Amino acid sequence: MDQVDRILEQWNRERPDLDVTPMGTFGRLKRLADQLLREMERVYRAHDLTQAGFDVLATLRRSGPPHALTPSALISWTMVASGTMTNRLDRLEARGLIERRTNPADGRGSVVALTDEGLALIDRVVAEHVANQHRLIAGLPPELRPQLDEALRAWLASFEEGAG
Amino acid sequence: MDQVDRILEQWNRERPDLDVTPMGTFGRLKRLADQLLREMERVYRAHDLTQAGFDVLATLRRSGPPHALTPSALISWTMVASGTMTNRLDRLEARGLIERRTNPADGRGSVVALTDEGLALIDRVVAEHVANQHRLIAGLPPELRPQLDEALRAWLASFEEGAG
DNA sequence: GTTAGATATCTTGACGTCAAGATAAAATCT
DNA sequence: AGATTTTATCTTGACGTCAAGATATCTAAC
Repeated sequence: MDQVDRILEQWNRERPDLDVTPMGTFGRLKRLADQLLREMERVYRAHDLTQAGFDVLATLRRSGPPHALTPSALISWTMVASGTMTNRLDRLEARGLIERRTNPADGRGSVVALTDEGLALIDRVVAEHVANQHRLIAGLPPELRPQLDEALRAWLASFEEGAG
Repeated sequence: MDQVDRILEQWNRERPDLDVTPMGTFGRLKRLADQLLREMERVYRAHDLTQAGFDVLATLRRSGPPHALTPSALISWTMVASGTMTNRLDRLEARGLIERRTNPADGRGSVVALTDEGLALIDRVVAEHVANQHRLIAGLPPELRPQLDEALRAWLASFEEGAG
């Protein structure tokens, strides 16, 4: 009997005409995602970063040398709107963590690259981030992890098909 | 091999010193939650509501007659900051969906109540919302649902204990 | 009853997000 | 080549969110 169960109880009392069974799954998924996000933000903030900035730096970092991608590629990996990416890049550029270079292959676009400072920062933060994720996943009993992964993968696939 | 698998592959190549196994779980959880939220927003928007407004109206509705709660109670159910709730209430009040009454039991606070219009609206939207959730959960094979619920419940509990 | 601390809510300021529209350059079609 | 369409990115405007601080009121201890 957790908070989500109490919510379902209320709906069953007030709107017995509705079958709110799925709401339990949605509610826990959202609350859990919120909690995890909030916990992960702590690490970002300890390095003066936000989730938004971390996402961009991490995407550039894991793309490998020369740690440079077009804004379009970043948009595609991070699944945000173009205006959102422009805003993220503006802030990171102002802090000297990335730089925008002209794209020799396409005059419309640019290429975003980690600076030395950006690379050093993200390498440090990612290590802490991963350690933090290990800490957080400790709350999920190991025997439940494969079944969670299986379900998440299957459900997510139903969207990536549809949208892909 | 989905998008999250590709991300893990990149990390393993670029930072083989890190064990990024948990990142798959986190990544899929976040992406799935984002997708579901985005799908649910469609229903809210069809009624000129946002997730934020829906949350408040739904919380009042399921609390049962007289459909009135203090801002503190709303904050507790929805888990947002006090300033966020003030903002939400301002907008809903401006639209005539809720009203703020003085709290006879506590001069510091107020009581937020659904108006007739707010009650009629949320009753309509919730029915559509629940139908939409049934549609969305169809992407998750029925035999995986119990194991997803079990894992979510266990993991979430590890936070509600800690924070509670 | 006064004072000191706890609470309930609002205000402020800085970010982050998106949708829709603007701009410039590439690609494609005649 | 010239016209048309598509694409890449940025701009704008409206929201939503939080943390930190301000106010007013309640509660508890004297």
